[in-house]
Amino acid sequence: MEFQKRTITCGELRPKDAGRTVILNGWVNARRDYGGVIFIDLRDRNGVTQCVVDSSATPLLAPSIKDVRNEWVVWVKGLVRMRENPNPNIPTGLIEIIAEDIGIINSADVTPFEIVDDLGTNEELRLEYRYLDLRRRVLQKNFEVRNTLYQITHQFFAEEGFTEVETPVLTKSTPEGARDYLVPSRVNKGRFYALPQSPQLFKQLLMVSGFDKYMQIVKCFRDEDLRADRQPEFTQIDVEMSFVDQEDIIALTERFIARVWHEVLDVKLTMPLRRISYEDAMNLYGSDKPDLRLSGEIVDVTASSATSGFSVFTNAVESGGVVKAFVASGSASFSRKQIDELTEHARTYGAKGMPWLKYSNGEITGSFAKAIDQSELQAIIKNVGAADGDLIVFAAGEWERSCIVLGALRQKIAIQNGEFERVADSYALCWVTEFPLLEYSDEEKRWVARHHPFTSPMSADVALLTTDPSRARAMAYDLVINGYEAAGGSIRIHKNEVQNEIFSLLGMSNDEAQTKFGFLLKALRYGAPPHGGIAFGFDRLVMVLVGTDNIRDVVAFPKTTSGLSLMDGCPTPVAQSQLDQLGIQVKASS
RNA sequence: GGGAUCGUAGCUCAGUUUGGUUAGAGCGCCGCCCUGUCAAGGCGGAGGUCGCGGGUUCGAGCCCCGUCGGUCCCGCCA
Repeated sequence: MEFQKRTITCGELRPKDAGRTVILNGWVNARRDYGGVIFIDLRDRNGVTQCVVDSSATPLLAPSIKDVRNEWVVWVKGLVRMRENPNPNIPTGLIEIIAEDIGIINSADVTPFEIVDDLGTNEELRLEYRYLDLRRRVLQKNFEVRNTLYQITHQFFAEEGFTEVETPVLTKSTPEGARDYLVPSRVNKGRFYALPQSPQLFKQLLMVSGFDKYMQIVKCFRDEDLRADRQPEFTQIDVEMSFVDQEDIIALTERFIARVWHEVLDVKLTMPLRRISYEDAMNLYGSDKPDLRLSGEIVDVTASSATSGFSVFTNAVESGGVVKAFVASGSASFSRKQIDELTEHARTYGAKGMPWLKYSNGEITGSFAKAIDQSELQAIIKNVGAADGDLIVFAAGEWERSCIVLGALRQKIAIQNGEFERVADSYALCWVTEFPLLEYSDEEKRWVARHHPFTSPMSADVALLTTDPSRARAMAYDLVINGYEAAGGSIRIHKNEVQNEIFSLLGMSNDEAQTKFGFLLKALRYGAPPHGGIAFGFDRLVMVLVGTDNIRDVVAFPKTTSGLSLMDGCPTPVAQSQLDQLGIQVKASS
């Protein structure tokens, strides 16, 4: 029997519709069979409507749907009427459809897991049957938010006078930055395209072209190891403007984010956002993307530790390092086991150990309490600003490493204290600015760009490039939301000479720079305007907006942490003939 | 590249500490009963290469080695 097209969806009917005859199309969400009466809950993405088969009214209908089970696709034609027993839990709960006719559109095998919101099933199975996983309301809601964000983004940037321009997906491989995904060229054997890590150079070239205000919602690809918030392909809102400085980009971003939060969450954010320098962020929170929802700041006790009598501290100070502490307010009640977990956590971040003290009932105990005098312990407690009932954890050694260790501990302590549950529906946004322009790579034995090699140094620090490059700061800024790097950008170098100077600082010869980035250097000689921009991590924005900590909840068809797609099984081997066409020979794996 | 953790019925898990009869439970599934439920209920039933391979042993879900896969993290992610 041909299916009867729906006249309304499964989420719309209300008491005012009583008396109407309607047709619904949808999936069987539940079947409750009482023999004489059968309830079928019919579901589509809009909601669930209860349909009733009453054998006294329609004696032939029940046998015709005898085999119908969950997830079968059916159409139901019938009269809308008020329910005898309303269900206050669903929007359509006051009405039901008394079925006059039902047709089976398609049967369904028993699904490998139930289509319910609070699913306990492991992700392996969910990813294999991703199309079933995506039937679940909790996931569908995420994609509705994602869609809303697409619309707001296009609207906002259009209103601000931006032009969306598409940039190539088959691009030139560049050595700086992340590993590239490569695409072999058939016509030019032995040569490769790279999928873009971002459209960085293209958007700069568009500025040279005079596009002035460019934006694009665009896929980017980075062949690096994955995390809970990282997929090999991800989406950015890519933005670039000419004749602007950092303040213009920050102001634009704040207008955009305020609008998104207002329209998606009905939350009014206070602008302008707090700004924290990279150095302060590291010193206070031990992270360049601090979660400002969490309590507590790191304190520096290097000066007072020099004479503490505790060799771990004094040695650190003598070798030019620092001693830092984090006071976990009210956490003196932590068990030995919890402290061991913290120590283990510190070790994974490169700490050799984790000195700690407890200040409880006027007494000071801890890992090195017996190693030094009581008076010195008292002095330490005073220096870190601890109160009775607090746990104090320490890190001593190289500055950045010590900061990172305590930042990690701050976060771990918050987890152990259940603090994340308390801050679940709140938002803490800030800018992190004044990043170092360069950092020294021990692996490559040279300076590498911390952001990317096209980032302009702060004008005050240009002189440092020749004297002390490590101290030169970049005109770069990251938007941090709840501990996620939600956006990052910079003012770019628009002068050929400066760009050449940076390349040479990065250990690149003139020839090398020409080979790799000659097209950019050439473009900068044809009247490049001052320009800068920002790129938002679209997936991460959606994550924060829907309140998930897993990027796979906001990407329709994600990869696993090893980069596999469990549904279609890619990546897969390819036919020898395909390889032959490309002139590629695959090495036997060792 | 490294660390942690998980893999037992369609699903979620127990059983592994201390190797020993026929590997259990809940949900789901199948059958029957039932006219007001909404995760319906009652009765009955089927369903397992304990991820895979090898080893130790009289005997392995359990011990050992390897391997595959999931998750989280460090490194990495300009």
